[in-house]
Amino acid sequence: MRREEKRERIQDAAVLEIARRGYYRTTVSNIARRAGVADGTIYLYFKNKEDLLVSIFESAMRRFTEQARQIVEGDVRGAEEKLRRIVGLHLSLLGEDRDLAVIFQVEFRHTLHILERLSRSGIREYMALIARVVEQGKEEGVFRRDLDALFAAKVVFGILDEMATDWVLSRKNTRLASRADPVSDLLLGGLRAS
Amino acid sequence: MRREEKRERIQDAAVLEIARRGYYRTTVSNIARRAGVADGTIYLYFKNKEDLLVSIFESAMRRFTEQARQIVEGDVRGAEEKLRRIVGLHLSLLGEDRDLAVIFQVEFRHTLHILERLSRSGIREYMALIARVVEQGKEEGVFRRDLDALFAAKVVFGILDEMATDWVLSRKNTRLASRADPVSDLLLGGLRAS
DNA sequence: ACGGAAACTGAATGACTATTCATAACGCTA
DNA sequence: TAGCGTTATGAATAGTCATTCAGTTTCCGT
Repeated sequence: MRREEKRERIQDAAVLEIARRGYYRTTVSNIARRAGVADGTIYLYFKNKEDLLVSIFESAMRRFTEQARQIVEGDVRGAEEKLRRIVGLHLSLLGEDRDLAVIFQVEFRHTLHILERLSRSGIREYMALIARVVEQGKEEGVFRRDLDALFAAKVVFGILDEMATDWVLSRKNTRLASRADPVSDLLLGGLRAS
Repeated sequence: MRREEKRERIQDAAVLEIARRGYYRTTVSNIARRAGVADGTIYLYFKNKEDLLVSIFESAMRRFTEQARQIVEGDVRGAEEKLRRIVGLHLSLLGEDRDLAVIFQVEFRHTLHILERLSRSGIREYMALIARVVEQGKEEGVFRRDLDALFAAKVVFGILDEMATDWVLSRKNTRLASRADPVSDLLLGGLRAS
């Protein structure tokens, strides 16, 4: 309804401003102006500035996790294909919205304090989803049995994260999603010549 | 000399304070007090606060790169062993100094602006060193020929980076370096069962 | 022991901004 | 359309801190 809409307008404005100036250089007034509301209005929708940042993370993370869950629990073929889909999803979602990507890859990592808050909420769940795919792969016999699933999930995440950061920093016009296949191939096959 | 020593004292104090409070919550006074100098003295050694942060990065990165270069250019066996050594080095250096690790994994990523400044300086060189090992591996025939060396280097870096961040966030008393072998194994062999 | 240069000090300055709140506008119901 | 809760406004508040610089101390060559 109306209320939820305005909340989103403010979040969208914040994404835009923060992606351009960075969190600390973005004032609440900047965000308010961009959203077309008064400074005080922000505080009717969010407890404070940090809360607004965290809410952006949570909204985005919800979309991420929802779609990842569909892949994991959906009736797609085997674990290898599922993993490929997740890699594709991750890179597509970030690649489609550079501003959001900037916030994810840079602005969310401001402080140990914020990072801890975030990692306790959304990321853990996302990580667990990836780990389930790895687990499934082990059971199917397509992945190595000696893998620790959560460890492998962190590796997957780490690669995706670096690809995203690298893309955000390179001003070139490449599509982030185009790295999905190379990433999956390397991840599945490793560096060694066969 | 005297001058260089005091400069380092200030840097060390900054690492300590920033790791605990975060960059924006650390005041120049905090750093000065910890270093045992007056606020104004900081400005005799660094242009400003951001410059101090960047100088910490550069000093640390120089140590990193120097040691990595020794591995790459040294007379160690093949590419696979070199890669293992680099993985071990990266995780050891960060694992030995949690404060520095916090700064590397979190505080350096404040703004696109700072991150860009950093990635243009030290990281590119480090990345290139890893890429050289991959290239060497391809020539030796132990790594897949279809690899793009720089791409592979980014993947390696991404995994190491995630391991470090994860370790910084987990308050547990594990040793970061203990993940070196699992990382190398996964990196070299991939997820697939053979 | 002297004098000038170099290094250091820390209080004062000048900005900047998150958050609050008294006041105003809105929108719905009867 | 009068009345009343809800929502919005934006100027004022209350801090916070990086940075400067006039004055002091230390150092060192003679």
